[in-house]
Amino acid sequence: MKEYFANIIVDLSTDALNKSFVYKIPDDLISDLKPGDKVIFPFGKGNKESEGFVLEILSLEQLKEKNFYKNDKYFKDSNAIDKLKYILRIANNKIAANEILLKMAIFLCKEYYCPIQICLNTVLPVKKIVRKNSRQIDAISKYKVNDSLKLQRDEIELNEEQKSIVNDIISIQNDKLFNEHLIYGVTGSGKTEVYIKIIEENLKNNKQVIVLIPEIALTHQTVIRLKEKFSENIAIIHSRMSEGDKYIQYKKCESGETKILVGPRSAIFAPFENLGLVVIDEVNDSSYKSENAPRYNTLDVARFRCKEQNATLISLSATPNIDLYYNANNKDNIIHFHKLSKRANSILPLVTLVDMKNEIKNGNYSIFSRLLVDKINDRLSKKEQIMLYMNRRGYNTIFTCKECGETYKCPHCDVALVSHNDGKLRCHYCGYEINEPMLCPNCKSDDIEKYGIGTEKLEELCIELFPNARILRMDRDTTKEKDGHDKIIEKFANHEADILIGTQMIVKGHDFPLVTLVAVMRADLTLYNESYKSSENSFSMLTQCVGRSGRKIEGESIIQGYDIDNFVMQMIVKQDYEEFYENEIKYRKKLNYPPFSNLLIINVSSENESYLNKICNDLKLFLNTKNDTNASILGPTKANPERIKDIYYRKIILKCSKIDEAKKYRNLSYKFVNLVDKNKLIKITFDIE
DNA sequence: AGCACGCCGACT
DNA sequence: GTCGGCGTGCTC
Repeated sequence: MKEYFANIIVDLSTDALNKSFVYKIPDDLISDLKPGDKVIFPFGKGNKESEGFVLEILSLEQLKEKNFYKNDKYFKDSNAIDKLKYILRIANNKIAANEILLKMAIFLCKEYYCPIQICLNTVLPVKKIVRKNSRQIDAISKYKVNDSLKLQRDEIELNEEQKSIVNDIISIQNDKLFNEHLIYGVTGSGKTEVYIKIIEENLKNNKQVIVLIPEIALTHQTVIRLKEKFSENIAIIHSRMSEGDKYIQYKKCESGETKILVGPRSAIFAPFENLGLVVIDEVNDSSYKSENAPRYNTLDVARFRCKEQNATLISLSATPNIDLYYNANNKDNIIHFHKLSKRANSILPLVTLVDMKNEIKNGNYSIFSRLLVDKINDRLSKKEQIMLYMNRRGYNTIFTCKECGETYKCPHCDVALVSHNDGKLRCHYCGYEINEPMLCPNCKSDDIEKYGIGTEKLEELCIELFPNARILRMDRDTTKEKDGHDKIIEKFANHEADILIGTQMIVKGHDFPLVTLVAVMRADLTLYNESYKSSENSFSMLTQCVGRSGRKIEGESIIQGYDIDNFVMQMIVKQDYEEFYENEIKYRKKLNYPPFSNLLIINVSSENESYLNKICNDLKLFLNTKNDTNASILGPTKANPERIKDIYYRKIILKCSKIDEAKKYRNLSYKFVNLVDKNKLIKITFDIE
């Protein structure tokens, strides 16, 4: 019988094992074994039974053609092949990667320069096979469809704009293999109805569908909408589910029983053999970018997968990423561009900017402008609902001693401590807390100035100003308990409160029909950070806030700030993404930022600040000597904040004209730092944009 | 990750 | 002369 060999990745994440190992396949396994399978084999001196993934299965001839066979010193020994060990068995309690998942793992590995073990584990968000428990119920069954709402929605017909987009996409889908679309539509323009129609079309052709959403918090409303249309034919997977629940959902997808999977970014790794469509809702949302290795971008992974499986890719947003919008409009229909310009059920809310400097000039030192107070009272009297968005949680956000000028900072992080209702000062990065001191810890003065308003103080002020209003607050502090998030949302949705105060988490996608006034208390706090994408991010953030108002009845928004002449603010008033885009793209072009260049962002960190500075400077000098493509090298600069949990962060940024250049400098940087940093005190990660 | 090998100090 | 510390390096 002909001998076969398996190239195996050991499932242990250490630098030293970031390579493959060759094993012999016993005769009785040859017919069953396939690439992606998890196997058990003797490993190391003690022949310890270890687990790993089969990368490829090779005949003797194929093995001898491999680069590793030619280069690895193990195979220099003429008896090497005889000395290979045998695989013991296939791991039968672990989930194997199928062909497409294996391809995606290899894509992640190459594209994001990440060890293959980690990539293999990333494409298998569900790993263990869990014994079927009779008491276990399908996680999807807790999402209850309201029949009268379903009937109401069934009766609504798509408008002409929606219909024409649906028809366009379906016709392109019919005569092309891989095809990609961007649907740009103002908030409330009925993007969901459009993709539901296209999903319906895919199900008719017996194709499977992945619907990606930014946050677990949005699962509920998305699943309900899909369930109204497609009854039980849906699965969900997200990180807060138990292993057993995840396994049930995974199995439903794998067997083909379910055709639609809804989930956050990891749902792009659904085990669908017959994928027809991937939908990425709110594509500009930052949660689609992974912050751990592999630091992948979901849109890029989805594009790779759809090309491999000849599927359709649809991204949707009211504020698309600038580079995506540019590519969809300038690269000859590689990405088909569609626009929804009309709000389906109502008109866009009116937006008013309020200059808080002007309020101070007129003797109003409150965080509420006079206009906002009037508007809130008006809405309260009409029994409508109000949302107040504040970017910071806590009570007072800054403590300064008037005597010595000391600001209370976290001893472990480069950020100010924030006071809370319970008399504690807390660090919002590491959780450090102390009792609020009566005297300055530096000079013992009692003349301490407290300022900076967070959601807790805002709530207190709100109670004083509107004593008859029922007020809810939603931030990380009020949603700690399990389902805390859902409880507050449900209360507000049931009109058990008039005013909802909260941080980011109140604005993402929620649909409250009775909200007719949304206020951004301090829009300028959202505005500036050091990234070239800061305008894009704040424009999209503010658009989402404004879009919460007037979902059914006419609504309005008030945006308060100290810097209302800023271009982003002006465009928010006009609610004109396209004009914002035109301005932003000019700025990107002028300063050679993406989409006109490829940025390599090198993140370097260490506990030892002076050593970190030295390594960063050395790395920059090294890159200067290797810079044969005239890339501009910026930095090293301090990250913001520059220290978290006693670890210091620095960045070096390279502007490259080609993506391959960026990858080349990335690989060189990695090797350089690994060589120089013998004691492993440095951590280095990369992003390519 | 484990395990063995190996080169130095404290002990029977 | 030997037991054991954990630094270094390898595992098909």
